[in-house]
Amino acid sequence: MNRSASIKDVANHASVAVGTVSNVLNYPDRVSQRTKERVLRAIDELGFVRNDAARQLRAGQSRTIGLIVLDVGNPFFTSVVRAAEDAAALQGSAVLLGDSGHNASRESNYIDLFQEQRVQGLLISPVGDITERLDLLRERGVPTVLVDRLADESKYSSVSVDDDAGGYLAARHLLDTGRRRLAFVGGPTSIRQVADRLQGAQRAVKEEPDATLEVLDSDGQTVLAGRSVGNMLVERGNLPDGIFCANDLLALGVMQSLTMTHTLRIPEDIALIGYDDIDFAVSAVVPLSSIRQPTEALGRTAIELLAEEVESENPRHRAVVFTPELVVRQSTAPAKESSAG
Amino acid sequence: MNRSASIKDVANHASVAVGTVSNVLNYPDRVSQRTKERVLRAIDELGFVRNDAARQLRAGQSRTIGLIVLDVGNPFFTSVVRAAEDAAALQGSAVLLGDSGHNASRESNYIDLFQEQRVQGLLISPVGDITERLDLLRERGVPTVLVDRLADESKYSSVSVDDDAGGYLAARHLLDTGRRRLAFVGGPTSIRQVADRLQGAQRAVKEEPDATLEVLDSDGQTVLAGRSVGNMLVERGNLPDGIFCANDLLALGVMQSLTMTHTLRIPEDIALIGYDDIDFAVSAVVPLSSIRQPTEALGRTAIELLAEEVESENPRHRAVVFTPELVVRQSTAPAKESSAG
DNA sequence: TCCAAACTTTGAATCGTTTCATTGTTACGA
DNA sequence: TCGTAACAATGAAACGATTCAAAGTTTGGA
Repeated sequence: MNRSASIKDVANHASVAVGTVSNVLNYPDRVSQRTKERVLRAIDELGFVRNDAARQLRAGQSRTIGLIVLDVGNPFFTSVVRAAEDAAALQGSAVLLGDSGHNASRESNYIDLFQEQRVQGLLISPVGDITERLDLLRERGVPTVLVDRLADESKYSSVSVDDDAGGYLAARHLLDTGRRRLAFVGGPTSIRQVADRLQGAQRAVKEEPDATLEVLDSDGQTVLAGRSVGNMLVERGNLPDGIFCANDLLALGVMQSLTMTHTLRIPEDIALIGYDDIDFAVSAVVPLSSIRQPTEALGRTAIELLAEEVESENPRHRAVVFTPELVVRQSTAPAKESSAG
Repeated sequence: MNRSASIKDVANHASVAVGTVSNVLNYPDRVSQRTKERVLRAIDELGFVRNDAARQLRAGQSRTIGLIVLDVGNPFFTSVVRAAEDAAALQGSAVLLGDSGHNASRESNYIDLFQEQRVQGLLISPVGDITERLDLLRERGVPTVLVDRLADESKYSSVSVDDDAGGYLAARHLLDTGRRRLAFVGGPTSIRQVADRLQGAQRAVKEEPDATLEVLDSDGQTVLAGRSVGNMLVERGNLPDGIFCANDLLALGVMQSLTMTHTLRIPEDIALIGYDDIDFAVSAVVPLSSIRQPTEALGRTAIELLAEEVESENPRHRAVVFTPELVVRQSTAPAKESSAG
């Protein structure tokens, strides 16, 4: 009930030296079969569990990686976290997870905590610009990899997703399925992700001389915001024949307002595509086409890049940019036999 | 770049004894103003950060609490986690989060890890029945509080939500708004939560002599499962006038199939209520009434119960059961003027 | 000026592991 | 039987923070 057994207790109980117990745990080959068995029995009988603090203290480093995300509730990050945990487990490390909730002071607290824990390194999806803080961290021997943010390769490694490419993919798909009067629905373009997706879409539209792209500003990135944009469109008339929304929530909102008219059909009259491929996309009234971000690859690669930084004294930083993937569902099925599938 | 500064380095740099540096950090009142300033300057200049491993080793315990949930992606748990983190922060502890993903071996790995870390205690939403494991843990000085599971109070403390009461609330609300031919849609009743919610609903229905409750089995707890139950109902005819779904996803699926008929109206023809009050409930085509679980209270109370266990040598365990809360939205607005609001 | 009390500072001992130079043991060929 | 190589086991030292008894310093009253 009180103090748990130490390696010394095990050594006494098995009548061997402490070094031997340590060897059984860390280098079983160095120990004779007979001794090993005796020690293992003692471990079992005493319920001995390694004290990680002592181990770390001696080793000077932990087997732990800090990961700070903006919002664990966001499926994007949830998936990244899971992949990172699995990848870390493969190399014998554990992930300490921190949720900053877009809050700079929570973020800072987690950095402090992780630094006290002497994590091997840090993966972070930063709230704002914290390069000075990260520079300091690196000086103190805590390498960092940026997640979901493109970093200056001369200073940091990073993993991110090419939102411009994603926007291009989405718009190109609408064009390929025969749509020409496109609309982009997205929150404030001050958000980089939104701006990049729009830019990619514009690039695609420019490739078709007869295609147009209308930009509709939404008030946020929610279902409700999407619905009000949709309602506005329905009232206004002069509808586009293809709509690309900056995320799936917006798209689901637009879908609600369009289907509520009971006259507009998706995808026959209007095609609709979102972004993120959230769980709900597949189970929408009309299953929603979307752009899927390679979250597993992000998490895995972040861990790998960090491992490179940890291992080499003077690592070359790498900014790995992933290309997202088009997921076609019913909401963008071709409108007419004449166009491509 | 290499080894970070230790308390000894700080002591040398400030020309004081290590004990003094420690006092500056832990008992500032014991140190004279002059010395304190000198030490703090040295700390700053060297970029000293406490080594938590050494601290823990000496203290014999960490300032850390382990929390293992079944699925961090699930909004229910996400919210519990956040509340637990905040409550832990208030008492100066940090939460180590583990996601078992309903997987017993991942769960076991996390327990091992947390035990090596010498966490103060463990909050766990267990995959199966792991009371033997938990008994062992307690023997080794790691108290445990069960989360989202009712525990035998003689053995463990626990925090959970009364699903029977939630089911009662939902059905009672349908009855109060004038519905009499009710249906319950829920996955396999082998799931305790589902069974309890159904039981509560039945209890409410028994209170009204002229009310009936039909039980419709769903194939899982997803939007698609809800949709197929809904479709079945529409084809079959003889519709209920109030439907209670075991969770919001099912309810959204049912809503989809009903609204697709373009003839059935919610709530006029059929009222619909779900369970969990997920983010999507409010932004459904018809905003969905639901039962909200007090997740913040769960997380906070779990931490508090754990603190009790940690502090007292022989604590009295407590099983705290919370009552969920009815959230009324448009999907259950009263059908006729004659009935109550 | 002296003394006692109050306040500061000191530094060795401790926590539980891992490391590694040293010592002890065994096996085997000469 | 002896010498040596290979193999096992030993246990002191180290990691970095905290604790606490002891030593040192200051203060103020007599």
